[in-house]
Amino acid sequence: MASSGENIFSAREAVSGAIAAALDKLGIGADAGSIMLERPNDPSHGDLSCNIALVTAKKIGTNPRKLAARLVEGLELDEDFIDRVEIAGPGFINFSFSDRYLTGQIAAINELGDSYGSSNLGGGRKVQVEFVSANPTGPLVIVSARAAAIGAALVNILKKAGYEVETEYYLNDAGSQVRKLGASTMTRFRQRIGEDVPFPEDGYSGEYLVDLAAEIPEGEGRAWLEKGGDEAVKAFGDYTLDRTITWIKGDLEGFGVEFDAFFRESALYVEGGEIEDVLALYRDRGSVYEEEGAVWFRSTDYGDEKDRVLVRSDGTPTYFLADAAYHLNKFRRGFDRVIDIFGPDHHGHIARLKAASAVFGAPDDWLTVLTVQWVRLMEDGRQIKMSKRGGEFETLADLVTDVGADASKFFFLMRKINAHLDFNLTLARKESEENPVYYVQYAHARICSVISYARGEGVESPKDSSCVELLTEPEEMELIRNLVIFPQLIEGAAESYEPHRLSTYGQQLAGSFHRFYHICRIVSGDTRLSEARLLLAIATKIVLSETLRLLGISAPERM
RNA sequence: GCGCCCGUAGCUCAGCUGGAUAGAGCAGCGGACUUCUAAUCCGCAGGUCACAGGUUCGAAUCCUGUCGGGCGUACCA
Repeated sequence: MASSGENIFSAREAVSGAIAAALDKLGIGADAGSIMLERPNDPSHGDLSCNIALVTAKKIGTNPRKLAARLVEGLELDEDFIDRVEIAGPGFINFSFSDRYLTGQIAAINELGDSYGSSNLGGGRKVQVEFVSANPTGPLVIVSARAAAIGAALVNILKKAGYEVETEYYLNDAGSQVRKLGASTMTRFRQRIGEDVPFPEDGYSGEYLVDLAAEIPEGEGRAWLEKGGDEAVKAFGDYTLDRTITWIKGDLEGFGVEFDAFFRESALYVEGGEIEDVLALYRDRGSVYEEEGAVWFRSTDYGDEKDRVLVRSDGTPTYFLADAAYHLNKFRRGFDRVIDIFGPDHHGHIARLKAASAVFGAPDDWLTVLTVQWVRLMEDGRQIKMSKRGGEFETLADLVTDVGADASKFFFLMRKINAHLDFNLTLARKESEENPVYYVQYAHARICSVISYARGEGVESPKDSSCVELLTEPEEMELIRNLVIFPQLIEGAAESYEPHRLSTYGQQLAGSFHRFYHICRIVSGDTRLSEARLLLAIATKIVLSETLRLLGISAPERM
C-alpha cells in the first residue's frame, strides 16, 4: 500500500491523468495545465472537482453537461482510489475518494512521520529571506513582531517545500539616523551629569535612552564627550548601537525567532565594498548621470516612476545606494531567489529596488518584496500611538509578557500579510484563554493524553495496519480528509508566500479532531477498532505538531 | 494630483489564484461531562461580499469608475 510521499498524491494524479487520456480519446487537445482539480466546498460534491467540460465545451461547440458525459464514459479510473464519479451542476465532474484509499493514508502518514508533507517543489534552490530589519534605534515594536512571526513561518514552509533557505536581518548601523541616535544618548548623558542642555528636536525621546545613558560609566562618558563634535557623537552612537542590537537579538530570542545572519550596513562602506562596486557597475552600464552636483540612477529605464539620487551633492551616499549595494551583495552570494519582507512604510522602495537589481543582471523574479501592513494596537478602545521618537509604544517584549509568544504569533499568522490588523490588547490579555491558538494546542495535548491512556489500557499501534478498514464514521472520514490535503496545503502556502493558510488549516484540523474525539470513543472493548482509531490519532498528532512547528508555535503535550 | 494596500456577519478575520447554497472565532440565545482532557462538542440567530457598471457558462475573487480607510510619493532612514 501507500508508503511514500508520492503515493499521497497518486489519487489526484491518477485522476488528472485519466481525464487527459479521456480528452485525448475524444480528439480534444487539452494542454495539461488546463486540467484543474479543485476541492469543492460542499462535501457532497466529492473530493475533487473538475471544470474541464465547462471550460472547453464552448470551444468545440457543445454543451458542458454533454461533454462531461462523454468524458466520463471514456474515463478509466483505478477503483482503489476513486469509487464515485458524478456529473453535477452546470457540468462539473466530481470524484470521490474511496474509503480504502483514505484509510490507507493513515499508515502512509505514520510511516513518513514528520516528513509527511515535505516536497521537492523548491528543488533545493537557494532562497534568502530578509525580514524584520528594523533600525537599531530602540527595542522592537509590534509591527516587527508581526514581520518576525510571518518571516519565520514562511521560512519553515519554504524549507518544508524543498527550498534551501537562509535568513537575514539587515542592520542599518550607518547613516544619519544613527547619528541622531548617538546625539540623543549624548544629550541624555549630559543631562544626567547635570548639564542643562536641550534635547535635540528630532532626537529619540523614548525613556529607554535615559535608562541607557544612566548605565554609562561616568568616567567613560566624560571621556567620550571630551573628543568633541562628531567623534563624541560617534562614541555615544557606537555604544548605543551595541546596546540596542543586543536588545533586538534578545527580543527576537524571547519571541523564538532566529536568524542565520545579521548583515551590517556599515560592511558595505569598507574599501572595495559593494558601495564602490555598485557605483562602478552602474557607470559601466550607463545607468547613472550627474545633475546639480548629485549622482543619479536612471531607474526610470527599469520602470520606476522617477530617477533616484545615489550620491548627494555633498558627496554622501543615500540610503538607496546602500540598499542597491546590499542587494548586489546578495546577488553575488548566489541566491536563486531573494525575498524581502518590508514594513508598510517602505513599499515605495519596491520599484527602485527592482530597478537596481535589474541593472546587475538579476532576473525579473529574483527579488520578491512582501509588504506587511500595519498593526494598530488597540487598548480600551483607543489606539496606542507607536513611535520610537515619540517614545510611547508597545514593544515586542511587552507583547510576549502580556499575551505570550505562541498566542501573539498565532494571532499575527491568522491574517493575510497585506491586510491591516487591529490587535486588541485588552481582549488579548483578558481573553487569552479564548484565543484560537489554545484550541489548536489543546487538540494536540488531548491526543497526547489519549495515546498514553490507550497504552495504559494495553492498546498499541499494531504492526499490521489493516484494521483501519474499520474506520467508517463520518467524523473519522472527515478527519482523514483533512490529513490528506496537508501536502498540497504546504505547496500552496509556499508558492503564494501565505503562511496564514497554515493557521486556518490548524484550526480546521483541530476542529475535525475534536469532533472525532467527541463522537468516536478511541479506547473501547473492540481491540481492532481501538487500534485503528489510535493510528488515526497518531497520524493527526503528526500533522498537527508539524503544522504548529511550521508556524513557530509550541505543541504542548499537556495543558 | 499620482502610486501601492485594504473595504466580507455586531466585532476580529478566512474564503485554497474565476466555481456550485459566502465560512470560522468572539459576542448573544439554548443544549451536552458518574466513561479516553468541558481550554471540548451540538443547535439557533446573524449577510445588498462598500457602491455602480463591465468581462463569461459562472465574479467576494478579474477590468473600469465612484466612495471610504491606511501608507507612500525627499539630495530622511
